[in-house]
Amino acid sequence: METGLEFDTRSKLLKAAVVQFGKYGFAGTSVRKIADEAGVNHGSIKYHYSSKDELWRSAVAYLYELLDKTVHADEAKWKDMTPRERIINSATHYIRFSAKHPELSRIVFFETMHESERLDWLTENYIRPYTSRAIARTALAQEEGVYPADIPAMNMHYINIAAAKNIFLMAPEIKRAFDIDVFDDEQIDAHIDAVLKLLLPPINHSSDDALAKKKNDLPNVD
Amino acid sequence: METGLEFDTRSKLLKAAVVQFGKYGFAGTSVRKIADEAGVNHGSIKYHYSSKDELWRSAVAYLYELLDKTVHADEAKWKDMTPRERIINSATHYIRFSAKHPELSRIVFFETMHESERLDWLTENYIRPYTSRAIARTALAQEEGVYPADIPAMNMHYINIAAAKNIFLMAPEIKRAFDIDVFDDEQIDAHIDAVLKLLLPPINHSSDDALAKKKNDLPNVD
DNA sequence: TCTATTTTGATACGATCGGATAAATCACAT
DNA sequence: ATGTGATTTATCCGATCGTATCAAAATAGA
Repeated sequence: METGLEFDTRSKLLKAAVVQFGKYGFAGTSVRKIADEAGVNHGSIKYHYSSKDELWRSAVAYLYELLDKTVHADEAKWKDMTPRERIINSATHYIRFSAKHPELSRIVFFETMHESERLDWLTENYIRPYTSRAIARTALAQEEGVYPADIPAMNMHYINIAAAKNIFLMAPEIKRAFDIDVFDDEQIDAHIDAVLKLLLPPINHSSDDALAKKKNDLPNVD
Repeated sequence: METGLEFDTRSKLLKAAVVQFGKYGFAGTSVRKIADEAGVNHGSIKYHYSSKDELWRSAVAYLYELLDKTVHADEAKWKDMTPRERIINSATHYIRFSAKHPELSRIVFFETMHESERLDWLTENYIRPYTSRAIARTALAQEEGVYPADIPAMNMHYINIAAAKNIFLMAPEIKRAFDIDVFDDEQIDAHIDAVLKLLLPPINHSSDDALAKKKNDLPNVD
């Protein structure tokens, strides 16, 4: 898998940091382990990134850039879509990203559990702006009749993103308890299908065929 | 708030462990910090619990017992309920528990992110049996027409629990970004309402009043 | 009140942590 | 080929980690 992070020491460190922070969180990850996984001397971290904190911030920034590019991949086509199609498009992109890079949600989760300067930074630079826009879009979709209107937009939003990514966050548990790999392509597709069916009420003026037809145009993130 | 854990050193340690492990996970929590929060000497942990690992397991067991008691509080009345009422009843109990003791979900999340002996123990003793039963109940509810039937029960289940508890897991983030305390009673009620509206399709043979009426009988966990 | 047992407190240990330092090595222009 | 700045490596430091030890203190039963 090409990620553009295989070349120099700095990139190898960033890649290893994403993996380690995504598995063990900030406190559970040691810079020595990151350096080992990257195959470099641990002193290099101090050189390329001034501290463990800076490396963590760089990993978060890298993942958020990926998320941004992924979710907005079809932005140019949005103007030709109905509101419902836009929701389906971005939800599908979001779920595929959650499957491909569960590290971002995991890193955010680790920090969201308690107060810290990292959570300050995370909230100010990413969570607040991203979530504000997402909730605004949710509210708009409610006005447009895509989502149910009798639910607070904030609850709707947090239910949506939880439904989308939870199964990938808990992948090790599901693998262990039921021997199911939720990262398999069929599983990802099944999950996209399940989320859309559950959270998007059926279109009232036409049959299910309309939704089924749209689904063939769903984006693929690779 | 009475929890029955305020009395002796052992109980104070367990209570502090629940809080600390719930905030910082196993790796992020030091036994010295737990002892400080409990107001006892950190050597006492070795005496009452043989190790940090044992203390963690005790905290998990304590929380799962609480969950079990909470979710099955109305079990005796289940035989007089319709399938839909049973789902509403247990979902409501589950959401109230998630709001009252977010530590359990958080501790499980911390461990679910990576492989470990603690995850082995957790899966074998709690996650697998609990989740198996929950998925079986979900499948049954699908057969009974309470949940949509065209979604795999596993996806349905993980979407359900994610929708129910995610907002409480991310409470610090929501507080920080939007100054909303999701643990307020109104917020909890609003969230229960939102989850039930979103994930339980409307009853086809009657109006919404039937659902609204049932809601007055919803259980309260205190 | 004496004694046996339980519980707590003070301290020490080896390991590992993040970070700092300086020497060694490398890439590359002149 | 040589010098120079960029990068890597090898160590070291103080702090903190989990845990072990053992005496002091508290407690309970006779």
